[in-house]
Amino acid sequence: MSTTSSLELAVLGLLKEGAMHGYELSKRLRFTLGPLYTVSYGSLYPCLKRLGLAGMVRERAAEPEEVKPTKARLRKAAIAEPRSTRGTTKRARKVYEVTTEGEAFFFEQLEQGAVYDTDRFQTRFAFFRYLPKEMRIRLLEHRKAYLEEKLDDFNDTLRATRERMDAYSRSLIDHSVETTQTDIKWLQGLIDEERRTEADEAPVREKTRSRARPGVRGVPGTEREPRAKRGGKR
Amino acid sequence: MSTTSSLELAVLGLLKEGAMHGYELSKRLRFTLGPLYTVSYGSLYPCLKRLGLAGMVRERAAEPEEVKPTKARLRKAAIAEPRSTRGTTKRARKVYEVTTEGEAFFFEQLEQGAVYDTDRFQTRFAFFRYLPKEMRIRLLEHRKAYLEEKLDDFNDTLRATRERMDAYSRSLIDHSVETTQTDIKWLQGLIDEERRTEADEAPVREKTRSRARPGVRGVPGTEREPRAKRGGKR
DNA sequence: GTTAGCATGTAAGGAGTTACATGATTTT
DNA sequence: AAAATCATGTAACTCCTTACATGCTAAC
Repeated sequence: MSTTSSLELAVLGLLKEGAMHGYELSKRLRFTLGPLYTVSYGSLYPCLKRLGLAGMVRERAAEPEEVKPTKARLRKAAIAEPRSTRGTTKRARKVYEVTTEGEAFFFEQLEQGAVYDTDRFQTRFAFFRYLPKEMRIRLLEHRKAYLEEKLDDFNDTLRATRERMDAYSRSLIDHSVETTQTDIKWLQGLIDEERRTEADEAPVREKTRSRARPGVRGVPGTEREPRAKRGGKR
Repeated sequence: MSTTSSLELAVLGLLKEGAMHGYELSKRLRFTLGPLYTVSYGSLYPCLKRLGLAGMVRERAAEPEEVKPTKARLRKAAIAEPRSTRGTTKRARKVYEVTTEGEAFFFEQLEQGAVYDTDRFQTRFAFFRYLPKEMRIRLLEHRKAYLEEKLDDFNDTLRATRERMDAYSRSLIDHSVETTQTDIKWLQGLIDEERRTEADEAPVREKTRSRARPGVRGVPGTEREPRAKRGGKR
């Protein structure tokens, strides 16, 4: 397993937060990677299978308590009906969890900045909290430089051919240029924010420090920050 | 040949403007469909082959005058060196031109509004001048409605899960929302512009008032479109 | 005389999609 | 009892990519 698709990376990243089954995963994916992203099951299940074969995830039968506690299930539980016929169903729920190898692989892949591909960049970005600040800044700068280069290329051509272009084509390209500029501004804002909080953490004279670092939500113990080489290079 | 990829449509559309060879086509594609879109030759040549087999394009050997007039070629021509050994080269330049069937197919496909897929929509948009105004407006409105729906969906979820979300994930989604809003504004601007020029072109004076036939032509309203692909690279 | 750009292709494969097929559970 | 939603998968296909292979033409 030498390359990772965005989907594989995202699956590993989400599974790291806790075991879950495919259906749940597909819903979570929609809300981690952005509004217009959906995965079909015809894509997700084969992906889980692949990751399983590669030893990145482990699958097991869902324990009763891992079944989503809907209202009706809670009601049943209150009646204390014993779980009896469970386990012999033909098509049992499965939960997937990431293995040690899978986790190592996830970090490894996360660091390989895929800066020339929107999908891959965004997928990595969604898991930025697992990267040290220096790496985050590097990837952001790199992505920004790439977009700026693209923009330049295009403005050159636009200057040369603008007059001869069809109005709709021109509008399309103008809009793309605008979108790219917005992206660049977004990236610059993120870079500034990273540097600003860096300054907070290694203050020269500030008093209000020790702000929570962005995105480092309390994630429980099993997790190590990769290459936690002390963010303050100054 | 029942479906068209964006590439096939774009190739037919460009070839309609005049015969050209593959290499030229690949360059033009970059500047018709937007800054971040490129086609590899491994994609383009098989596409031309497919279109050829389907009778949509015809290929023939390039005439000397269709060879791009570079500076050196012009110099040679000035010296009046006769083209002699031409025509026996192993790998001759080919120029492709669209057939009557290809042109009919192009228009047919252009009208099938692909509103849920950014790629397909933009490709169609680049050739909007070939569609009647009413169709343009309909497609623009349809696309806009789709994006607005997506936006609503997402804002709902955002309200529900915003607090629990990772800061990077949130930033990603906020940015996507912003981008989508920009897209919607762009579309609205285009719609306004279409309507404005409509008023200019068709002042209320009499003429043929028989324009009361809604949806008589092949109405694309019932289209069942495939899932939107993730927008990488373009 | 070699590098850079023009020009045409093929083979293998990646990363998804749609359509289908099945079944369990919950809500109405 | 029916409908909705949860849940898991497979088969066939699409559309594109990378890497390779070839050769011509212009420019330095």
